[in-house]
Amino acid sequence: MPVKLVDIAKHLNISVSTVSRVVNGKDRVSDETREKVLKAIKEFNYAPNEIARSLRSRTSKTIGLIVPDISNEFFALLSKGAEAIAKDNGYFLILCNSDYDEDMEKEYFEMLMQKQVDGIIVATVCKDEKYFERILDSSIPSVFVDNFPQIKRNFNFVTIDNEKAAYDLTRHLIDFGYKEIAIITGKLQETSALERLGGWKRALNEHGIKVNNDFIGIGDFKFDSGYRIMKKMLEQSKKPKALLAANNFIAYGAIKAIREKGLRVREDIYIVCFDATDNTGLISVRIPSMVQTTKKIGEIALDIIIKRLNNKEFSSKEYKIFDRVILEPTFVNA
Amino acid sequence: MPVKLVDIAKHLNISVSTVSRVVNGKDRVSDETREKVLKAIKEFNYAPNEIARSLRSRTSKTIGLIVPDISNEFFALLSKGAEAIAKDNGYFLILCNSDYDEDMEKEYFEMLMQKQVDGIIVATVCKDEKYFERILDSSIPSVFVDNFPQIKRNFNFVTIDNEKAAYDLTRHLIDFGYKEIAIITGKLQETSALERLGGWKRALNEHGIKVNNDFIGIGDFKFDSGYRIMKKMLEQSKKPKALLAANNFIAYGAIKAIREKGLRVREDIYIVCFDATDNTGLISVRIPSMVQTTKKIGEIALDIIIKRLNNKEFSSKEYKIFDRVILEPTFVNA
DNA sequence: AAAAGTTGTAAAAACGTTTTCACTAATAAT
DNA sequence: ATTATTAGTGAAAACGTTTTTACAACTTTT
Repeated sequence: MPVKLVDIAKHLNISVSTVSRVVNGKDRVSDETREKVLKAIKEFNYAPNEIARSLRSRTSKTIGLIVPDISNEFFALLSKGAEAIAKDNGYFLILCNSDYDEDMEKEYFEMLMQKQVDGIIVATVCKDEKYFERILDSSIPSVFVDNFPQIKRNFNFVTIDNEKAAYDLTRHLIDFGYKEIAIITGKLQETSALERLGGWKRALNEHGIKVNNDFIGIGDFKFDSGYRIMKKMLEQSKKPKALLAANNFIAYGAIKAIREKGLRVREDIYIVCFDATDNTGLISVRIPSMVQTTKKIGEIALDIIIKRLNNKEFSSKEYKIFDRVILEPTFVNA
Repeated sequence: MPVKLVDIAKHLNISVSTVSRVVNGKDRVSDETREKVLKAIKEFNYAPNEIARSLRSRTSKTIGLIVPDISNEFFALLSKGAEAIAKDNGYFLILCNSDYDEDMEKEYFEMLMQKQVDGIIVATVCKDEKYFERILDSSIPSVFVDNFPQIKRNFNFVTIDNEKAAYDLTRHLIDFGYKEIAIITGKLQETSALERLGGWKRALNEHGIKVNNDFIGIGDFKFDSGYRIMKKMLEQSKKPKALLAANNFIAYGAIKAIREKGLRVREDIYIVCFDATDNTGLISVRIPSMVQTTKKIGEIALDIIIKRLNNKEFSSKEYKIFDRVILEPTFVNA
């Protein structure tokens, strides 16, 4: 039903190629013809069929984004940043929600490949080396965000230095004189979880504090895991006096457990965490936090894809192609 | 580079059509041939090019979703719901963030059409009748969510009964004995904002309370507008004693203004609002709220599209095609 | 004035599928 | 034993573009 090149061509008694050339505006066409065509295009309300274009040009102008949970503000902001840059460059973003499910993530990857996306950004929850190889061996540029594959290979990757950030947060606690410092982190196949654990350990080690395995909780970055694990820790004979929560939800869950036990959050258990941003202005308890410039992560990830697609040098010295971009988190002690 | 039908065909010395038939599994092929082909497909790791499929079949298996702000939890949940149903039905979701910008929204619509999306869900911020006509006259199914076009025509639309919900919230205030009840709502071209204003007005009218124009604030659903307008209201000679905030952000902003003036939220100004969900568990101030089943809205919207695409009857009696789906919000008084 | 280059255009091939059409070979119905 | 059906397959057209190739008509260079 929609009008196509050949309709315009027939109407003007010229060839399809000429109309195409006018539409694309790069090849040479006489002024006279061009004007005729432009007029007809307007008159007929012609708009190119992007599917046909994609087939012919072998580029879909589409980027795939796989995140575990779009309703998590972290990933929502990441998506927002990515989407904005995508749009700026004439690309669309296909949103895929893996729901923290490894198989679903892999399935999405394959489907996106079939869909001929031009690039892919993935916040992986997987640990499958074969799968990572498939991504990296694919013909399209890929960027890992938040978590990265634990394999010995080059890949693009945007996050913060989680190890250092966790180290700094733990130092914060140690400097306050705490020694009984627990950590609740996410599944260790997620590097963000693993590295935060590493930073915590290093801080303890460097300050002569023995690592107590009872103070290590492995959750899943969700509220319930924070609640459940903290509750258990508070029932141990040896209870922590401070906690490094690997993200905001874990912290909130832990707070619930703490309060249920009749303890006070700052006074009895001092909590620090990642990514606690209060956009209600109503949270009274102070939780020092390392917050990531999440939107920026999405922007940079998409920027890297575009640059790789264009094979251009990065204009900015901030980060390099085929490299890891490590952003600085902000320490917020509100 | 990727292997295609013709590669398989050549390798087996059979025709492309036969291979295609095996891939699609609907046409008849001899068991012998089928097995040969399936084996080759596996061996060569063949996966169909969806772009080519789309061109030929004139269906892109893609749905466009335009929202004002994906980082707003409301739209994030809506997207999540839509995405889940899309995936279940073999569709992808293209995410578009209009940033509350009318022109950008329109532009996105046109781009999505060029992209040959099979359907579109839009949380519009526009008031342009021409634009709405364009959407409705397009060949693809569309569903409006959150806001709907103010035109006399049939269209699909999923939300809550905003007028009634606002009425009920206002009643809640009136029942408490409040008479000086202000409202801060969004831009009135957004029907959610307009209808909430309407419900507020009706409640006042029906209870013999005169509508005071100084108690009507038109913001934009963002924190700052709530803050700014409440601040102004509190500097009026006649100050409100209660507030209906048209969404959570407005409420939070208003609370900031209230507290800055040294007033207490419940005692001095009683606030009710829409969509205040506390997933931190840390918000101590109680704000009675009408919360929408946002994820459900996304699911239903996408479901309607799929049903319209399949031209099937709705299996559920819950809602009808070519109709408005009005969901019940939940009154939360936590 | 011949050779070389430029400009503008049309025709056709290509992108990777699906589907229609046509045909053969086998089977079923008369 | 003829005719009608059905099963299985291949060739070719189609989806709507872009791009390559070719060529005619001018311009410029020598």
